[in-house]
Amino acid sequence: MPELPEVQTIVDDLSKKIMGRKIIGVWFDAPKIIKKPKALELKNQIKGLKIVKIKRLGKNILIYLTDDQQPTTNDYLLLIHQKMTGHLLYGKWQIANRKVESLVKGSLEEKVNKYIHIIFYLDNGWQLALSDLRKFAKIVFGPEKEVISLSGLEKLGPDALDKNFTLEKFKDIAKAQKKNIKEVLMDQNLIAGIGNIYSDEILWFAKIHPLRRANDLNINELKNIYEAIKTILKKAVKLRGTSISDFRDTAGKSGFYAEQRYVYRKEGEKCPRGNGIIKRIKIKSRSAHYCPKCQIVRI
DNA sequence: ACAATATCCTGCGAGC
DNA sequence: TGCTCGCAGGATATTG
Repeated sequence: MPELPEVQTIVDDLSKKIMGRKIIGVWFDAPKIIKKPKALELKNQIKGLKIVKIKRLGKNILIYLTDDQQPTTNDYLLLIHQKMTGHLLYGKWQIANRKVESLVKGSLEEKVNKYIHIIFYLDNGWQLALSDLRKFAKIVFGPEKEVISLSGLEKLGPDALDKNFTLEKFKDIAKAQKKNIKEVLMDQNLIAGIGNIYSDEILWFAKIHPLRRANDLNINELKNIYEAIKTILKKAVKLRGTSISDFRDTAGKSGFYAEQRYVYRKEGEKCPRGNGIIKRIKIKSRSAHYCPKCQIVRI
């Protein structure tokens, strides 16, 4: 499940690989992934547009496009959210007997090919593909403002690695929430970019129990969490993300954070600080991992 | 107003 | 061994 570091890895890759390229065609076999407009309309409307900017907002990938022929029109925006199992891949494929076959030997695991559902054909002969086992991924395309309002981007909280997300801002957010800190960290409309993996890692690093109520945390604890957010996320970006589930970069390669992770999916293993045994509990129907010795509940 | 629950989808692990 | 069944999981919609 791609979170901020994984999405950042994709955006960095794409910036190097597809910036300035024109989209010359689209293939798809799972129209439901395209939420707006209809898949066929997107196919017609996006053809000929040039990629001019690529950025990340929370877990969303934003690809800005312009029409060289009509420079007066507003910018277009292609929003991609990978959700659980979405992969954005840069490569070359062909469709044969309704199957997607890779044309670049050894570049990708064969098994990824059968989950490719959308391909954007670029003017340099390469392709940008979206593969998604569970088909939860989301694509929205249109004039920039339309896409922003349609996809609820303006409702997002501050991006976890944005400079505007200050300690003061984090304190304000936490103090206004009576739900537990794990849920607060994962709520995209409060803070954007953190999901299940990194919320566990952050709270372990800050020595805070995931079930602590956000508005019960004292200034010092909030400061520790805030610093853990920045530290952990920056480290994970540097390591190109976590591939413990199935994240891959645009070349199909794994990230390296998983080897250095502290608690996520380590139930029963020894805490890296050497005291407790990592425990797994359910919080809002998803698994939370923590060390009962380092992360004590205090009420 | 807010919180709990259902929804989407498919591979995988548990259980028999 | 081979089959069925139920579950995970991010964000959104729907229900309580």
